[in-house]
Amino acid sequence: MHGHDPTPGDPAAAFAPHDHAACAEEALRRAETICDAAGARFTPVRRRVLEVLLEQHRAMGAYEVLERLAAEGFGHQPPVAYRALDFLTEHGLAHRIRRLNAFAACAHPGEAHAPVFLICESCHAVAEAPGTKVRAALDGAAGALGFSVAGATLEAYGRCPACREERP
Amino acid sequence: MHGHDPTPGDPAAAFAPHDHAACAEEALRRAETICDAAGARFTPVRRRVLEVLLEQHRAMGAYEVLERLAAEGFGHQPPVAYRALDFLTEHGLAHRIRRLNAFAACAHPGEAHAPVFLICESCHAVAEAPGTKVRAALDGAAGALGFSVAGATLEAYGRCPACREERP
DNA sequence: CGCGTAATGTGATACTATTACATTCCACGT
DNA sequence: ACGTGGAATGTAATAGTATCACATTACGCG
Repeated sequence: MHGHDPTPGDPAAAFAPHDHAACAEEALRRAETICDAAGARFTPVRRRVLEVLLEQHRAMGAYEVLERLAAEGFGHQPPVAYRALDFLTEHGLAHRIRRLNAFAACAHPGEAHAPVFLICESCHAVAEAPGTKVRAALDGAAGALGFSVAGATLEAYGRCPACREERP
Repeated sequence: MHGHDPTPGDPAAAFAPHDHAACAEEALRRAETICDAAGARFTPVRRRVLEVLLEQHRAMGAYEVLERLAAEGFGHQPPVAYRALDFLTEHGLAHRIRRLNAFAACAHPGEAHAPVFLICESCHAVAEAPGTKVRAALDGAAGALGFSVAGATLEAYGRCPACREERP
């Protein structure tokens, strides 16, 4: 294994210790509100997928999510997971982490944000950092070439504070 | 098809018309120098893969590259392509574009650079923009959370100048 | 020339994602 | 209440991406 053992909700607690149960509940409540406002249905599969993602501050592969769903009586085929994950992603409730071919619950659903993702190579935690400045710099660099940015993938990999302390 | 037909080396010429043959030759010459300096062997497969990537300013999937290799008498199995692509990537001669699960020749091999990739959704050209400022902003955002950045994936998708002009 | 390591080739397999189509569910108007 | 239409779910099949394990060949070097 890695440096330390991730208890549920741990993986470096996305870099800051916090009441994880509360953090997850809060996210679920917001999800309801957001879907409501968008006239979208927060169905059992969708909710369950978000709950599963919220259990830990790390990214999960679609098939990992699917296993959980299957074990709980939902469908067993990939589209079941992918559809729910797509829904969550489209509504800003989860993010796709391209570097990992995986998905993570959004840490700040509802709040407009241009997140950059910080992926710890050691404990595999994934955190969202405010990316406004990064995005501005990106728009600048692109604009200089006459390129108009519609969206971006901004992901950093490295070591989170907890893992740096452990083996500096 | 798309807005315009990509002639070899075209895809928006990575956003600026230029003598593509010269651009590719230059890159190959630099590759030799770089491998030499690193004590790495620029073998026939590796060279050929780089040549293929250099033909166009866009990203190619590993299997697309593999087809070319196979047709020319190299091996027919995926590792043949992946190994060469990994080699080129490790030596800074090519880049992996995660959003496309594909690879593109490096536009500025040798020059230390923190590239951000600009991916045109319309003509599929891929250009490298100078990412020093983006990277600085990223380091700042990460540092504020105590995260040390080892590397980053910085990719923007949108529309390149040529495609914007065509259908504004 | 012979040794050891790196590079290549091959087959099998794992992992990620999508297409196509059947069925069920639910909001809505009547 | 009832039927209807679109959304959501379920399933099967398949496409696309990537890696592992192992045999063989090529090459630098003593």
